[in-house]
Amino acid sequence: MPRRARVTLKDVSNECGYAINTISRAMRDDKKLPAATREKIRATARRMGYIPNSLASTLRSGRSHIIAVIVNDVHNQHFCVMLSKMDEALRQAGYNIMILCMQLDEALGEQMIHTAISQSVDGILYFPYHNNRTHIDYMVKNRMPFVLLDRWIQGIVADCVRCDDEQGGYLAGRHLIGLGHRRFLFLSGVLASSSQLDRHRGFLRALAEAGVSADSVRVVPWEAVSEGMMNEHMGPLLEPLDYTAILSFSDEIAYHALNTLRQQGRAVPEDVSLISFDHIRSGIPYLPRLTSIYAAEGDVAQAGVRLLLNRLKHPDLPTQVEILPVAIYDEGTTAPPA
Amino acid sequence: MPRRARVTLKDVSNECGYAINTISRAMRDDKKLPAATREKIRATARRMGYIPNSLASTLRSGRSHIIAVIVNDVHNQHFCVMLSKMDEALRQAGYNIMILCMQLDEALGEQMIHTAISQSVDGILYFPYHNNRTHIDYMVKNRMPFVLLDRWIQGIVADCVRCDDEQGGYLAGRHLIGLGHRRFLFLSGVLASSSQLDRHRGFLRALAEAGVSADSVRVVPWEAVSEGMMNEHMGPLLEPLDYTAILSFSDEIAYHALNTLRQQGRAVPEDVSLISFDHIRSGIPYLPRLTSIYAAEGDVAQAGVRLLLNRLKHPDLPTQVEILPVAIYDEGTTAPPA
DNA sequence: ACTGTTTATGTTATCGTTACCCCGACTATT
DNA sequence: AATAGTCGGGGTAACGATAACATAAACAGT
Repeated sequence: MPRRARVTLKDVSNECGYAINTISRAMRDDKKLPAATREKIRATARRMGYIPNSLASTLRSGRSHIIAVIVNDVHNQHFCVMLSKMDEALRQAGYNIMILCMQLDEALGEQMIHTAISQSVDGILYFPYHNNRTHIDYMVKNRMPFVLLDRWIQGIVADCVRCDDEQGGYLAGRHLIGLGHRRFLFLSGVLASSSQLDRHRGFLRALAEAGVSADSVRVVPWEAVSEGMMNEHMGPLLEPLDYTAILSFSDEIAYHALNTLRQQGRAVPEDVSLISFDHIRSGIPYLPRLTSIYAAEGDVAQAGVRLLLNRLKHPDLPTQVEILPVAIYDEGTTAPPA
Repeated sequence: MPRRARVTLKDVSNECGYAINTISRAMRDDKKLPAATREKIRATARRMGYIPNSLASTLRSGRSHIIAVIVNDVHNQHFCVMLSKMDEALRQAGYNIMILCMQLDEALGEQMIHTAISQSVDGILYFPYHNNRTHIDYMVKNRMPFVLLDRWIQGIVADCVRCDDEQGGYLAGRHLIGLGHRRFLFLSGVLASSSQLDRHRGFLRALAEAGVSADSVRVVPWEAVSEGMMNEHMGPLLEPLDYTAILSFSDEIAYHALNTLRQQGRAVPEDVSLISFDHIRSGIPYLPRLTSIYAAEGDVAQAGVRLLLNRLKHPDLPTQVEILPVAIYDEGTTAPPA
């Protein structure tokens, strides 16, 4: 058991007689070195248990081959799926992924960007949670390539991949209208986020097309929804019973509502229809599937990686924005009103 | 908008007239510098938007203040809870966390350790998934401090935190025996993992105490369980009906079983009792709670961090092993046999 | 006035790697 | 035979920070 510290290029150099420089090139598989020399050096390095020091490499070359993903909630199925896909896509392109989680705390968001820059990551995949320009400005100021995911930020022109939330809201609206519903309850998501606003707007567009006024939608604000979910106590939110269909911002919210409805003895979809967004598949088959709008997380993740890599290659490209289509998946939680 | 690259100590030095060294010490809040100078320098640095380069710092000082967590499945609720707790505990101690996911792929496991070393992390929190000495040896050979979590590896003497799986199995067994059950079905977890073996052993110990032989337990091997879960097709595994209670290795498996039982028209706990391990709380209230053995993830995570930090401070400490107590939580999925 | 100690800062040498430029020995061309 | 162009590889100086030592000034004590 050797007591020495980590093996370095210098050690390998001493061992096999080539200059450090040459060892380095062999490790990087530089084609200008003859294959025989390369293989000989690599064999020696392997035998000695050499592990390259990424930090030194990054410091010198200016490239870390690491992409940071800044996300606020790893618990969420939606993000887990995306993380997997991103990891896969990035690994294929020769990058490693670094997951930074900001735990719903606004101050920590800037902290995470700070960390990412400090670690010299090559780029950032950013899920904006707060509708906050500061974080974005911080990345711009530090010339850090980044792509916004899932949401856009008002007044910011930046590379962005998201799904067509407005169209999603529209599809949900048209679906319910088509079934004959005329009075709705909308359980809001995070306030002032673009997804929340767009979905709402699209929903109202579908209603307007059918001549149904915006007054027919009772909106439960996010604060109330959030508190209700925390305390498993959504009952009051679902009163009064002046609606026949519920539109929920996300499947997670919808499951809470579903539970409450069950406790109240109201059947879905017989007594009330329920439609939401995400179409998560939890892997737990006990959960009933929900009729909801599918956001194609995998595609969003993949497109995000593609745009970021593209940006890295061509820093002066004009702004890239990609909006992915959505579709409705009917799993039987909606029906014509009683 | 300055076109220049990142601000360095040198830039701050030029700006305010002190030597680079002095700037560095001001940034590290070295008390040997007069408070006035420190504050002046820090103000300038702040104004210039200076962000320290962790890589350079780590390269020179040999300390990264980063702990890697190597885990195989971020989707899993069990790990998500632990990750949160670890992040919190480490952040408090001045460390950052780096999450490395090995995606159930054995080869990638060594790759992840490689990456961690290459990034000069200060230590590793390792969830051994495969019963594989190689990975451990790799860390030892590279003198990387680490703590094993959740499981121990046969023949390895190393710092380790886990819950008392044997006792957990015993509690489950005693509970079912106490209700009057005598014939059991055991849905296995990953084969040859210490948790699987210990739980099984503990269960059999409870049976033996009551004079019930090991033959009364029909064991469904992990391969079959896993395949059944993939295809949502566990029906055949639960036949023939020669048992009155099911012991499941994890809640996740238990939910799959629960779903299958529901489809088969068998009621829990009236027709069959169900008990498992983990006691996950998914945050989705629609899911029924399961009677299961609680592993106190938060405590395991916290103890893991504590042991690792301790090891970093005292490299020559004897091996530390911590086994946390378990308890049974009755949520009503067990009852006396019909 | 001399020495010793403290205070406040500057100098130098790395950490491990890669970028850039260089050189000697061949081979190929004029 | 002289010139130019490969091939195979070496030498040196960074990247941005910190450790370890050095120094200049100020002050105290005898």
